Amino acid sequence: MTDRPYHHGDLPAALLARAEKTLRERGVSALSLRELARVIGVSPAAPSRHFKSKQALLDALALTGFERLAEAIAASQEGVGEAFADRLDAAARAYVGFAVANAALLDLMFSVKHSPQASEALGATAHRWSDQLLELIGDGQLRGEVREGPLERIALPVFAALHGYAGLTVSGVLPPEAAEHGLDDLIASALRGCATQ
Amino acid sequence: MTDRPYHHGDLPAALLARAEKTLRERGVSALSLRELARVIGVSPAAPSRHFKSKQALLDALALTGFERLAEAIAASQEGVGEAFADRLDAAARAYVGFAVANAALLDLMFSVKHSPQASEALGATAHRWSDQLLELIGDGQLRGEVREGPLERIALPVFAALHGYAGLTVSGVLPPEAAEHGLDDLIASALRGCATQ
DNA sequence: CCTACATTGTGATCGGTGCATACATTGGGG
DNA sequence: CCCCAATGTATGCACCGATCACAATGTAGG
Repeated sequence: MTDRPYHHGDLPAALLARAEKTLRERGVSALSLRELARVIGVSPAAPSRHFKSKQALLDALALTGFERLAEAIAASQEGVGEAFADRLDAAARAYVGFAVANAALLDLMFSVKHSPQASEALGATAHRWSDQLLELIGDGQLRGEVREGPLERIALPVFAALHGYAGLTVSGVLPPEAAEHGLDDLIASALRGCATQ
Repeated sequence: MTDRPYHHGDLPAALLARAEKTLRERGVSALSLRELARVIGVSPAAPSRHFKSKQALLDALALTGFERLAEAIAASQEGVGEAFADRLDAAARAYVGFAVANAALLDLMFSVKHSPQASEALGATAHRWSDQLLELIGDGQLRGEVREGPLERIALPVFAALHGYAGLTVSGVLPPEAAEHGLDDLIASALRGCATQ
């Protein structure tokens, strides 16, 4: 009937790509393995060969999210000044920008319900990226622009503020007028929060 | 067969109570209208008389969450000193405490997908509570312990940090050792962020 | 009192979903 | 070259949310 070959070629990648698309367009609740299979043109049971469960698919999706986020933050540091304020500013805008552009995905990435093993892989990738922030703080300390103290303890409040702001923006809690100065104020506040003295 | 009366008496309340229980114990994904009806001892279609859709039930649940959160924060201000630092400290711990104790509910409260009309009611209740934070900041300004400026613009970074820390804690991103000083550091950082000059 | 009516709960049904199992096809390594 | 592991198929199960017509109940007006 169909000229489609029996083997798809790269079903896992097709699943992830398609899933990311519908996730972006219609949210996680509208994501269905069956529909995915239908759209790709494969039997309803085929996806289970590559993702043991729907949650496994979501976990994999979250993983790609962390990777892309890490890339976005790394890219934000290209061609920006060495001053801590500039670097933090760039990273913050990269993070919030990613969050706004991938709202549903971000939800998934920081969702509570990951399978234990997936949490492990997620944790590793998440570290690969949070290390960027730690390094940024560390540089700031070396330049004498950031207060002394354990890296993680200085970075946590900064990261929490970023993460919270992203979450608030995405969930539409912030009134539109807040968007104007919101991020500027946040970055300024974070800078004061970890300034030396 | 059953001696249960035809009319339940207060099905909406029973639904909300039961839903909150399973939400807490097994997460939002395990919440099913049919199971709710089954457990309460009512027909599968009965809930639809009171909640037009599952999302409507979730919206109502989120609303009760905002109310309880407002109460928790208000209660935290009882019998605490007048110093801004003390008041903010109490409110912050109340917020994070609520978040940890009601992780899934908090997710729901700040979820993206609320029906437009529900968003309206949610927004109103959310304001009733964010006003508490604004008032707290305002008092701090009057006491000369908080920098000058528009209330909302000063409060936003503080609230973002709180919200982000709560989210990180709940989603298990924070390593256990971070929980020890994490909140203390966060509050201290927020205080520096909005301190006068 | 009693009757019309609105409210609330029932039962059945429909399309959809995730998952498991048994089977078919394929392609690459012994 | 052939066998086997990997991949996709077909089918079935249990469950879900939503909707409909219908039954039971409370209530307000005569």
